[in-house]
Amino acid sequence: MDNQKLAELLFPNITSAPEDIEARYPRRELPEGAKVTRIAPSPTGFMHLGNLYGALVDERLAHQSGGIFYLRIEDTDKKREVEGGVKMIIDTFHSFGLSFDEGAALDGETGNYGPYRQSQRAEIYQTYVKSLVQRGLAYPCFCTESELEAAHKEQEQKKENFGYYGHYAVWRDRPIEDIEAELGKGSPYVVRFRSEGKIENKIRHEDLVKGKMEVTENDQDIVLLKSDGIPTYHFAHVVDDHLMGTSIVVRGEEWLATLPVHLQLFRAMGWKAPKYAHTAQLMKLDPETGGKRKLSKRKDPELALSYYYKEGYSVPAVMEYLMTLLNSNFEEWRRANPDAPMNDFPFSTKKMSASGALFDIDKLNDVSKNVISHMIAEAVYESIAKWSADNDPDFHALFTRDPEMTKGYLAIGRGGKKPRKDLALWSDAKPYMDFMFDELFTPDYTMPERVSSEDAKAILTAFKPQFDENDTPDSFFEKMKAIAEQTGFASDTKAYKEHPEQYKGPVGDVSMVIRIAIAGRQNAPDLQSVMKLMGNKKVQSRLERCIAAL
RNA sequence: GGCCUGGUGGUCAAGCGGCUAAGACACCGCCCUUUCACGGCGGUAACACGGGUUCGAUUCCCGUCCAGGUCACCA
Repeated sequence: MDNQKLAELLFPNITSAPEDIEARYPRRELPEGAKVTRIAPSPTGFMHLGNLYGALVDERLAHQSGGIFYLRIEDTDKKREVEGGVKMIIDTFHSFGLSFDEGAALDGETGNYGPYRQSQRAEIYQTYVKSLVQRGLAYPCFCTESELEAAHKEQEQKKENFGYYGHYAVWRDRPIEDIEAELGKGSPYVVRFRSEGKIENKIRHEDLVKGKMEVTENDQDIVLLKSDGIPTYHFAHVVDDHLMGTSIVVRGEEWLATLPVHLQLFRAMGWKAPKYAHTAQLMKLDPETGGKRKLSKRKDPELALSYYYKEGYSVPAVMEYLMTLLNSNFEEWRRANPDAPMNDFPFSTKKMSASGALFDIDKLNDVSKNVISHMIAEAVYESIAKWSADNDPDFHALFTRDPEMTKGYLAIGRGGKKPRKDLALWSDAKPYMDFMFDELFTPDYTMPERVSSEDAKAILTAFKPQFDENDTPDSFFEKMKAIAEQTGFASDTKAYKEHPEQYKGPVGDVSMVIRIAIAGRQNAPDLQSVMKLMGNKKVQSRLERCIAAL
């Protein structure tokens, strides 16, 4: 009928045709099997764990196959956009070690499939919508918010499905005169898709994560173009991922419900739909109810990516943890390949859970301890220095005052087959080594039960002149045994266990007294190593201080 | 309410017609050990429920229940 006329009426300024646009987006020349993936966040100023979770899937899929991983900005909702949002997105992914091959960048963008900001693609979307109008597959709708609300209420009352369909689609078949009249008045309008779908029909779909499934056809005349001429997510997704050659769309399972709309749109446009991987929602255990629930922005600080840096989690720890959530066989692989880079792991969507992923901070901490235990002291030093500079300036000053000493301390028990695992967070460094700094040294001179003050004093006084920076842990312990003999303790722990009544205690009590004097507490890494780092002068003064306090 | 997805120990999870139903975290115990950390050994603990199909169901089908998602001019 007058589709042609209607199209001109709605889009007088659009002179390009779909073919012109297609010509600007040639097919990608990529090796066989290479995947093209993308992340498409909105610049709302809030980056959450789910963003990173999905991005890791995208990145692995692309780079593991020699494909392309790009960044597109979904800035179609001006109300939610914040200033600096794009920079924040780019900075955040960069800080987690994820790099884009093309897409939006700090200054403009890179790649031949742009623009990569949806707000700059209005003409493209409108060209396609215009052609849809010409084909009778789209039409303007002048319904006001309150009219739509009224329809919703009516549907609620009659227990009908919600939405714009059937006789509720009041502008679907209006005569062109009505449309011209509204246009003449300057009434705002949206452009809707004319759906031919029926809810009785099912569509088969094979999802990369969920596997085979059946969904119901969409019968809603969904909005293609909002009244400001900017497309909705649904339409932008279809147009962009077609033009930009995305081969796999990774997104949260909350999108599953609108999948029929997307499939329908791809078909109407005559395009091949990409493959989809709908990832399970990130959940957590609610400490109040004990049940599972979605991570919430308001209640759960750990949802925000900024949380991890502030708390002192290392980047590789967070990434490794996400990978353990993502692929059930990752942990097994990691145990077999403790030192291999994470990216050597053969990631597969087949191993992704369809049932959900529960965020477990204990598990994260465990992964983190393992990751840090495999790092060399130098790297740990650098990381803590950087973190503390931003988050704990006072500690940073002490930590970096004598780098050799600090690194020496971090090196204790590091590097062997059974490395110490004391640190899960960079912020653990302070309680782990605070006693090394006089400024933070707040000793608790409570002695073990078996050791009296007199004994403690005798042990310390005996040890004081014998201390030698150059002792080894073994030769130091020989001295402990000798002192044990002198003071009535057993130099041999087995002997003590056999005849506890003959001794005041085992040799361990003797070295514990020294440890308490030096570290001001009952646990610390290897004592002789610690004392060697402190140096004779400091050791002597600590011994004196403790003797005086007893 | 409609539509969709999921339901294996406290948690993450292998297994997908026949097994004493892996493994990891957490927890408990023991061992190692001059403390701690590490490491070693062991332990508690699970197939949501009810019907089918089958010689046999955790695995397949149906129903129930439970959980989550979604039904915007937000993504």
